[in-house]
Amino acid sequence: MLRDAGLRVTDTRVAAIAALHVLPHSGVDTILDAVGDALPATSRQSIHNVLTDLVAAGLARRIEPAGQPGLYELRVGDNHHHIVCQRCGAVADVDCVTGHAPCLTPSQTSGFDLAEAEVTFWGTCADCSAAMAARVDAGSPR
Amino acid sequence: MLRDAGLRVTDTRVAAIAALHVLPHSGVDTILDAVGDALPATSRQSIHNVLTDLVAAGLARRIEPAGQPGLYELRVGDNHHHIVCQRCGAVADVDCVTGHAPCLTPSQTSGFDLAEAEVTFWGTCADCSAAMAARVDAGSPR
DNA sequence: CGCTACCTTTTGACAGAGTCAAAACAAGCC
DNA sequence: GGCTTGTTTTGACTCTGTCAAAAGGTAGCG
Repeated sequence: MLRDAGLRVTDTRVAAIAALHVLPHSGVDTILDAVGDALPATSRQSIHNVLTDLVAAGLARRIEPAGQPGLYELRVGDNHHHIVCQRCGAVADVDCVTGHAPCLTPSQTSGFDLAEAEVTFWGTCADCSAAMAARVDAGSPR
Repeated sequence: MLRDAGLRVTDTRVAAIAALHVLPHSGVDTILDAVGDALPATSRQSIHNVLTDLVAAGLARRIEPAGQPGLYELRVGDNHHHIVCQRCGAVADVDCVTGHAPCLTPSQTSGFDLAEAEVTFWGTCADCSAAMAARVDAGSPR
């Protein structure tokens, strides 16, 4: 898979891909922790390098919800979208209705040459909804 | 306008709003420069405070396209979207087709309580398209 | 008009995330 | 096995934004 993309097969890259497979929508630090279990000498910079290379090779995708560090995922090429929890930052995938980019066309483009539409849904995840409901039940709302 | 929102009317705030009116989709530094023309003693932190207050009061909105610092605009309440140039970062408004949030509904919510859909279009602005075309014409593509 | 209370602005230190560059190292080819 | 070139490490640095406390100004009241 790495070889097909013209990248050398190294421990760091294999470990990073494995980590991303188990933990999609992870940031650099999360991947670093996961990779560190097997390769404790790995530096944060290496993770940055690996992830940047994967994105450049089209093997990974980087998303950057407002107010959060960059997150990476291996699911590429299907132009899907994301729903992000406004409270805890949890991210889940949302399938694209049309399946190909751009899945949406703006009413006017202001002279822009359109490439892609990125949709981010914002809401509250199940855990946070439950936590908020519990607080209201306990008598200390807001 | 500030008074209506329960905020005190100060030079800094008036100048910041005026700057935002002339330069929509501006970041903190751009506003600071503009405000600095009339009020040279203004600090970057003050601009942060003012803009944060405006957003909290519902007078401004903050957007944060991936890879760019936060940008602010006065156009609020109509749930419109943005198209961003992938090359130079220029931002233009795009009217929302439905006019109210969420303008889109995901096919599945993964247990999330949906609040809003944010759409960002990515493309190339007219200036950058022209610049790229000119470079191709000159014989040095990419 | 002047005083007081509270909201704003300033100042300065700090944290998070990411970039840049050069040296040390290892994968893949001959 | 040795060489070439791509990777990883190390460490300094930039950019953006946050936190906290002191100084300053606005607005309401007498």
